[in-house]
Amino acid sequence: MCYFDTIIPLCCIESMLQQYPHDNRVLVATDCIIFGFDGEDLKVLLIKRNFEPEKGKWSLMGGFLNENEDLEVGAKRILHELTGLENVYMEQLQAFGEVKRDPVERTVSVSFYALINIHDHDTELARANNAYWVSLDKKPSLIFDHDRMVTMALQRLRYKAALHPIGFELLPEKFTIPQLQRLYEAIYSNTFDRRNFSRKILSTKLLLDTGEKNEQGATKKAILYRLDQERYQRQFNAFLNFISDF
Amino acid sequence: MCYFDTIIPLCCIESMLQQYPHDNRVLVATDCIIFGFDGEDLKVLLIKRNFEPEKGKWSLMGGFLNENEDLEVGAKRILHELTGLENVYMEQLQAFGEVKRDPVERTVSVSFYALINIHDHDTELARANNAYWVSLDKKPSLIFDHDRMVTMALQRLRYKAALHPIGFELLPEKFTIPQLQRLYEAIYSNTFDRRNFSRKILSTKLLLDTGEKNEQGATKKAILYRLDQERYQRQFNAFLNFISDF
DNA sequence: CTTAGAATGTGTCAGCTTAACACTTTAAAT
DNA sequence: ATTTAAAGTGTTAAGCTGACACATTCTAAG
Repeated sequence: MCYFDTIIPLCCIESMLQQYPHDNRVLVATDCIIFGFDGEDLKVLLIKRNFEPEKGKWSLMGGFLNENEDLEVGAKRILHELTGLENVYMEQLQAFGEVKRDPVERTVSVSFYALINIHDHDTELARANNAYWVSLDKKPSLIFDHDRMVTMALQRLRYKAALHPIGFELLPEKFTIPQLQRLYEAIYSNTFDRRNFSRKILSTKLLLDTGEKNEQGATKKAILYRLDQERYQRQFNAFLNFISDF
Repeated sequence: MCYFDTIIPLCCIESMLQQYPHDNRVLVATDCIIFGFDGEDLKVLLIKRNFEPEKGKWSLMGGFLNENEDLEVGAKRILHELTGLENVYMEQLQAFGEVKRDPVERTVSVSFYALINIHDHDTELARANNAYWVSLDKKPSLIFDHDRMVTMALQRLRYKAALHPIGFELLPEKFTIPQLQRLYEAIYSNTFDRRNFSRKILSTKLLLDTGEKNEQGATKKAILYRLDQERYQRQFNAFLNFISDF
């Protein structure tokens, strides 16, 4: 049977052509809000742009989505290009699609935030991309709607970290409770009572005493803990609530 | 000065042409997860498709994004087309962008969930679009990744409603505490103690006694309350925590 | 070598919130 | 009038939170 002998409804032709009749196709990009913690401040990895558009200004790390590339895959590719890291905690924030958000051409950006151990990333790659760790409270203003992305990512991180134990993603494998507290204080821009914090954390049974002690510091050495991975998986959906003081 | 007298760098030409050199442009669509509450169950508004692709199957209401249309605007347009409603509580869920999620052509869908008063919507429009309210626990399977969208929207609603007073968006202007409780029980697929629930809700001071009583029911009439709009705005970020029993 | 200072680990307790449960009130149906 | 079912209000023990005290460990200064 020959197709050309019969009348073919329009929709079938479309289907054969693998195309919808709608013609408003736009670029899709990914921007990554990469969080790190240096023991003092919560930081984001920002790019001092040495390329157009908006050369010379600060922005998030981003890039266009390739053909045959899932959103998550694209975001992880871009994260890998900048940090050399894989298997990182990453979650979609949301899509940003204002018509005029990118002055060059309409681009819908799907933003992801990532939590990494700041000491694990490839400093060569960062240097090559002109990337710098910047404390959230000293953050310069960024191009396009990237400021809003960072603000919303922090808000999302606050929600998430209040209910799920994702803070650990920002720490080295072995860490002390005071370190963990400084992290939470950085995330929530708040201070917590040292004793209550310790009690709350230990009550989750998520920490295992490694038997070792922190070597840094000129005072009493703190106990180094590590995550109980099994419990971590099991209890992921039942953690604490740090929003209370908030 | 004439532009054609000078050598123009490529990037400037691109800028003048308002185009990036990247060429992977894709369709962007919006799908809406529309929640409603009929006093018994939490429901979603679903389309029995009488059009291609996947004609005859169930799906969410969706549509392509137009030129010069913001994501939110597109989503509200689509919601309006189906329900006739404006000024509805709506929030972006996230973007869904798997390469093969739409078999016809690659399409990135940005999903939004909306909370509406089920009795406010235009039933003519719904009928015209072949739309039906379906209880979440009797939901048929949907096309593409729409099942996952509904699942994630419910999850997001649970998070949000635990911390913010958005449940009221699903109720009529005047409502009783038992109605509100049935709503929360539907959202969390859980039961709560009547007396504790009442106390908890009233302690927020978010409800105002209208002086009226519910006319339905063959037993004691419940007090009709309405939202204290001013307090609602003010306290939006400090509500309750219903996750505890969860 | 001793001691001051600073950070860590552990303990206490009052006040509040939560969870579980009992009783009273209201209105329709018999 | 009585029954029945749902709504409103009250009580109490247990647990958690927030505020605070004390003891321990380490370095560095005297």
